[in-house]
Amino acid sequence: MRLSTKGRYAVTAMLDLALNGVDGPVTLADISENQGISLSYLEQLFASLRSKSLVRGVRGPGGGYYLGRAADEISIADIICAVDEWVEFTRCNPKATVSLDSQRDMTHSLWDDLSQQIFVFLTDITLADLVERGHAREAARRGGDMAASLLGLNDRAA
Amino acid sequence: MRLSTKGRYAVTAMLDLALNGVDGPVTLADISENQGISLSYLEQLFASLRSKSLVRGVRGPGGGYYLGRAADEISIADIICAVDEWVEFTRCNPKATVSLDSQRDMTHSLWDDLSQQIFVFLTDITLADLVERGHAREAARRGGDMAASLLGLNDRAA
DNA sequence: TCTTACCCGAGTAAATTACTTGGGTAATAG
DNA sequence: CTATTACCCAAGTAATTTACTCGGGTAAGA
Repeated sequence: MRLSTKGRYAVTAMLDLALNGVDGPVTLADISENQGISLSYLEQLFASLRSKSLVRGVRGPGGGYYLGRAADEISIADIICAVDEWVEFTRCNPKATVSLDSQRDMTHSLWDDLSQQIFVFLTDITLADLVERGHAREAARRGGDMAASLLGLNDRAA
Repeated sequence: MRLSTKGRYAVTAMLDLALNGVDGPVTLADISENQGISLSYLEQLFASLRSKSLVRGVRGPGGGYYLGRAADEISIADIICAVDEWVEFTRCNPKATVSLDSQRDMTHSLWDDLSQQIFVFLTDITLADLVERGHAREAARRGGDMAASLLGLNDRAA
């Protein structure tokens, strides 16, 4: 599992589509200006997203991008995987014979376990979850109920 | 939140200390050979870890590194933060007046929420957890009970 | 006092990130 | 029909980060 600014750009851009895609497609130019990233770089990111059919492009004037499927059918892991490709971890020392000091390269398998846990965690969170949570936070701010906002942070763990 | 190979190196190295630190300190030379990373690069990583007192160095022959505190007192987030510094996200477009199209840069705050969730998740997982889980998996393999191994993947979420 | 293995900093190749340039092509508006 | 829009695409490049090399130290044990 890998998580960089590239993944962050992708997730925030997808959030943009989820939020603003209800009334017509969202142009990359808009996102570019909004997020402060270059248009061409966005195009490259969206090429990856499109190849995984996470977004759908509409050409011509009035065109732009839609989400490829419903916001509750797109997980954060989907997005991260599309742009920040998954680096597998099998860089074991070949000279370390498996039977002898296998306690040494056990660290690799423990990392893989952790990596899997993070992946499962991010698979469970969808774009719709984040949007909904944000709305809840907004509502809480308007309603003055700050507790809901704080609890909302990790209510998924429950 | 950021998660790169640098963080992976740090976590696996720390796991090495947790596993092999029971009988004397672990030398960087050992870890270097084990993980296939250069000694000097490890020294740099450990400089970061030491500054956060996550590890404790012992000089001279027979020296090496111990964990800075008990394995169940060191979270994965601690380690990641020490080496992969936390990039804050406040890259908002200054021209976007807060009141007008605040729905646009709302994506930033939604990302911050997600980032926080990941952070909390990684704060909850300690080195001891991973080691214990690994032991459980080992025991399961020896005992032939594969179900425990599979369930062990995300039993934390329960 | 010699070796060990931690400590430290500057310099550098390699990889990745983010961007630029310079083209296209489908679709709509006039 | 044709001009504009905005997606599509590929090659090249500056900037940043990663991972390493080199060349020194310093505390502690044999």
